[in-house]
Amino acid sequence: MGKHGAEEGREAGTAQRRRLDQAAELCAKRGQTLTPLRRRVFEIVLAADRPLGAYDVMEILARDRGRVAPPTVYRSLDFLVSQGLVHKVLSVNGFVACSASARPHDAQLFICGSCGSSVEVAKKSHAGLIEEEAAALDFAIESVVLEVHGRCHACRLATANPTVHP
Amino acid sequence: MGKHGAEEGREAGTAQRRRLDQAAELCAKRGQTLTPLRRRVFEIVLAADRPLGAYDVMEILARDRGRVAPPTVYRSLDFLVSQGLVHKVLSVNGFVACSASARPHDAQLFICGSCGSSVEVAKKSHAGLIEEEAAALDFAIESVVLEVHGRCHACRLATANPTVHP
DNA sequence: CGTCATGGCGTTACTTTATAACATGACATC
DNA sequence: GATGTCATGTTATAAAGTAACGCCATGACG
Ligand SMILES: [Zn+2]
Ligand SMILES: [Zn+2]
Ligand SMILES: [Zn+2]
Ligand SMILES: [Zn+2]
Repeated sequence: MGKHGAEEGREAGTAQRRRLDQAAELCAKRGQTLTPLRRRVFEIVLAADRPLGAYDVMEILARDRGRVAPPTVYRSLDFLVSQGLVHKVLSVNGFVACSASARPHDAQLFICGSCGSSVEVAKKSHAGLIEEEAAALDFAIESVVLEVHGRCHACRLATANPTVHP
Repeated sequence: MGKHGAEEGREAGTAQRRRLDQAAELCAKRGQTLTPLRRRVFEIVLAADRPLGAYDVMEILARDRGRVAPPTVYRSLDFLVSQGLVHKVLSVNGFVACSASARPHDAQLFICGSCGSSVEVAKKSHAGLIEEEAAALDFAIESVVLEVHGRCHACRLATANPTVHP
């Protein structure tokens, strides 16, 4: 993925530290462990303001721990996804922290093609409609990928202002 | 992608030939050309009973034309997608023929994890809901990815039969 | 205590998917 | 016949993801 802006903060704020602790607790409740590596990967994803590619995470990890191989980071990311802490964003081959963090669910994401930011909204209404359609097909739903692409509010405002330099 | 079953029929039936001719006409109307290569690629995708990977298409193409390089097939597939004749299926890295073939649109696909088949349904109702949510975020939608995973009718019936390939 | 199963991680090597960059050919237009 | 364009060929490489094996810490069990 692309270069970084202010996205990958080395030190998490208090809010994020609490998120991490909550996550650890959540995993523990399920008999799973948020190991130091997994915790650090989650921290990295949390600190980003947009979906990060697995190789981005690798690169950031490398600053702490030296070279890390792809399987290491993929395993951690997959774990976090399995715990519902992180969502995989297919349309950008990336991973983004779940903004709800309740329990595992399919995310609905609005992804900006300009700045790359993504916003998760609680999926509600159309879930019902999709289920209806599935029922009509006698199709047993296991998961739903719903990713909306376009331009976010901030980027639309920026476009109106021609004062941005290339 | 996986190995093939009865999916990649060398000779198209009459129905498919008509689809191809319609497609050619459609492209022409837009000042675009369905060249022999593009036509053949479309034919291959049409003949498949499930999404094909670009490299699957390459392999099938190779039977006719000898070795074909990735850019060749990706370009043709991208063209077909741009014409709305084919949909890209992100969640399986594949390409499937549009079953409506009207004009370009975002597809809603039901994809079976057992047999790999995919069914396209006309997206209607929830489009409105997504638009509402987008409006609330002041987000300008450009495209929507909606892929539902699960088990299709046929595979659910076959559940007793362990003869379905994993 | 030993030993055995387990889970998490490291490492190597590899596969699959996709694109950049540049060259060629065909055909239109001036 | 030069110039532009579009589609395709070609080479090389990037980007994303996985298989397979082995190590070590932990904890159960005799
Ligand atoms: Zn979420
Ligand atoms: Zn934006
Ligand atoms: Zn369609
Ligand atoms: Zn099926």
